[in-house]
Amino acid sequence: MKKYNDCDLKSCFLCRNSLASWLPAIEGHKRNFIMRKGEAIFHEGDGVKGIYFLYKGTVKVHKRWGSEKELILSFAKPGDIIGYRGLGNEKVYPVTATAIEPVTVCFIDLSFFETTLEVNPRLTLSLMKFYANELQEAERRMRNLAHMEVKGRLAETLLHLRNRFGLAKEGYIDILLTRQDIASFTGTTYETIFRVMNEMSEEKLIRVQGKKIFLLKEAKLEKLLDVKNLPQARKEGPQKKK
Amino acid sequence: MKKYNDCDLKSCFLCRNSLASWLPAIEGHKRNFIMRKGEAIFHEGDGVKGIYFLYKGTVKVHKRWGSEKELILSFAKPGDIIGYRGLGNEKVYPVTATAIEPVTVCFIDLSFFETTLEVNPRLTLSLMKFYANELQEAERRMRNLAHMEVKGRLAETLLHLRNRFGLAKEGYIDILLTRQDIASFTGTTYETIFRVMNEMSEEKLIRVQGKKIFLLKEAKLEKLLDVKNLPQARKEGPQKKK
DNA sequence: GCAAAATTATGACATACATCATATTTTTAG
DNA sequence: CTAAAAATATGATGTATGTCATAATTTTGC
Repeated sequence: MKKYNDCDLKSCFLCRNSLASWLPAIEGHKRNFIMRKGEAIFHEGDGVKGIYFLYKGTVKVHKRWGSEKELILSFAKPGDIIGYRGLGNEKVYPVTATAIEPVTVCFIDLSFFETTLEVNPRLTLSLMKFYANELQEAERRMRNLAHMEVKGRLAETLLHLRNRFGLAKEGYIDILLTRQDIASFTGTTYETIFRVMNEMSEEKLIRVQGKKIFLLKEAKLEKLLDVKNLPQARKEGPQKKK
Repeated sequence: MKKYNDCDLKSCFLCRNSLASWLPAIEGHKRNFIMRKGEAIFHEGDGVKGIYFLYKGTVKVHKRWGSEKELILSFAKPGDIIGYRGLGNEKVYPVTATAIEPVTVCFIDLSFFETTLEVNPRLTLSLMKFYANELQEAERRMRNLAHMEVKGRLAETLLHLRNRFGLAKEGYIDILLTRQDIASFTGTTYETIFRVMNEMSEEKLIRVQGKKIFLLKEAKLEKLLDVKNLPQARKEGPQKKK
């Protein structure tokens, strides 16, 4: 972890939501670091020392079960806050944050961050609403994991990534992930993602060129999120279940 | 929804975390209601009018996909806040809250609640930490849905319910749920829960008497949460994966 | 620039779980 | 108290997806 200093005090979640008069205090406390691809910013189980803001690069936030099974909870991009999942009662990170390309992060130690919250009630409220949104999203994904099949979840993953990372000039989703990472984010295995992506390619819903993914028929992808698609509607009778 | 008034201004999340001097204001704004078993306090998709506190009874908070598939996110008991999932950016409930036994709830309208947050920074902070904990829990359950099999998830469900609702004098978990609700909370179907509960009964891990569930071997149930249990450990070699 | 490591590709096979059907028992409402 | 509705019980059957094995290709580190 090498020190580096180039945060602009403008783009991160913290600076965007703090009083202008507080920015100098942040300036005085922040510490910037750069990390290489594959390095972890913190690990699941580590004590929480502070909070991070991503300045450059991409980070995956993930959680393990045993040594093999992994679930990726989110991909962070510049400006995003990282480590907020550790701010609950138990001051231990429930997730690992790993750089998936070279990153620059800004670190704020916990006690200064807590002071910042006290001084900026608006920040606390913003953060509260931010959590509320995250919770909503997490619980929607929970429902999808419980009830949707992989194809629908993959469609959701692709649309989500496209919304969050936009399109590169060439037209592909502007984040390059391994199939394994796509699988871990979707909550399935590499092999299944491989097969379902092939299926979508054959149906011309997407086009895949190495790690570049193009969405060809977004409307059809969105339909995959709907309740199916019933193999055959069976219960035709007028018995309405309330 | 019949009006009824017997909240004590002491036990709910709001009263516990507000300044004593603010309680009279709450007193003046709260409205209590009673509802029958099966009635919904609000529905997924409804606009958020305010927030509720459960005074008496039990409520399930759930989310649907289509008309059949349901996932229960939590069971609320007296003192719990309900409806906080609707406080994100979009003012629409992402869940339904349904009484599973007769309940008394206390309603606080949104604008007064927002004022309360402004006046009680400590409440805002408490609520923020509360969300942080909820998010952590939701994401742990997400991982479990993605990677654990039903038996492990059911073990977790039972231990969770026992921690949250305690034991009745007779020794059973002090909440009486239908198998369908247990299934919806665990993220599976009635039939599967039925079978896995039988299996656990045969193994003497639990004892079931109608809706009363006794945990006989908690240590063994906890072990079911660990990474398996590998059918056979295969890769014996010293190849360590980093 | 090359060896090692990671990623992608793909078929064969196993299985946990959902689905469907139907009967019985329990609970609820009028 | 009784009819209707809900919950429980249980077998038969299908399938989506995980697991395993192995090879080819791409990327990475020195």
